[in-house]
Amino acid sequence: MAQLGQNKFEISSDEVNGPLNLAETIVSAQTSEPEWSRIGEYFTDVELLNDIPVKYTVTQSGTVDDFVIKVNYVGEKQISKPLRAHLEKILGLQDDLPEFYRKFDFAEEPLSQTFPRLRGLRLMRGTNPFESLICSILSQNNSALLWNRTARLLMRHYGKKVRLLDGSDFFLFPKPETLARAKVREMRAKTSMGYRARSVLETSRLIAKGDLKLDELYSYSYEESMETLLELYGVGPKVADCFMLYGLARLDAAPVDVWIQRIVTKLYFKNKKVSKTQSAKFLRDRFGEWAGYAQLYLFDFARRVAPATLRTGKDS
DNA sequence: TCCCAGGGAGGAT
DNA sequence: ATCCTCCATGGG
Repeated sequence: MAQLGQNKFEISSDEVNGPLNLAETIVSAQTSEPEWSRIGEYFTDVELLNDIPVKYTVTQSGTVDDFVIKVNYVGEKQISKPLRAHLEKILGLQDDLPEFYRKFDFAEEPLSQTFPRLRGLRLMRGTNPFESLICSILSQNNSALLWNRTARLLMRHYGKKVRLLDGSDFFLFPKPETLARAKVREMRAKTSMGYRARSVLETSRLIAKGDLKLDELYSYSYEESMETLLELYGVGPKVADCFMLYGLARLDAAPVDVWIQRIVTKLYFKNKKVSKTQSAKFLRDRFGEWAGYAQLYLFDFARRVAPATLRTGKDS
């Protein structure tokens, strides 16, 4: 079923810094932006490249160590270069995973037990800081299923509708200025985001007014960035760390949610009670520039591999 | 029905 | 500083 403007290219394992598990990377429900749509082993998303909305589908064949990423996209041929660069960036294909494994793959390091099952899992980055921040806010006290749905509804009701080259429509994530004009009651009704509407609106208004420039946070230290983000209504330590990690690609940020709290308590503190603040500091101190990756592996392991032994009340 | 979801604000200890 | 309660909404 050849379509107008359908093109393709490949990324092979010798262009990637170490192993890749594409499906695990995309499906791991990382907070940042709505999850890509999935059909079998094919993952689809839309991204603005050179101001043109491009719909692309990626799939991995081969093994986690010897593979080819096949990329199909609907767009002009010349877009393949920026699209390749885009994928390389958001999938973290140049992150030095072999170095990560070398540093922490020894018996006394509990993190190492996550490596066999999660080998090739990479840390996805967001593409739009504002979108990442809003999605991080939506994720608070919420399930991945629900905040993803809410984000999609935000796009549908407040985002600009664009026509893709294959004739289908897509709604971009709304701009701060658009959300800044919305009303709490109306936004709640349309998106089911509940009490988080106030946080979304206040943050959007601050950014729309120019009182908060997300791009400037790139040049801040971790502490400065954290301090600035905590001033936002609805943004606490976990949301701030999520945004810094996924939205700003600060790999030294390690958000501590209930799952990280459970598994860190179990693996590193012999189930002794520690606060989330202590856990966050522990992860940053122990893993340094790899704290974000350590968090990712612990989270995915806790939630997807061994959830039953970590649920509240269970002890093993 | 109740409990939980990648928490945080506001208030009381 | 740490602990408590409440906060909308929908899934299991």
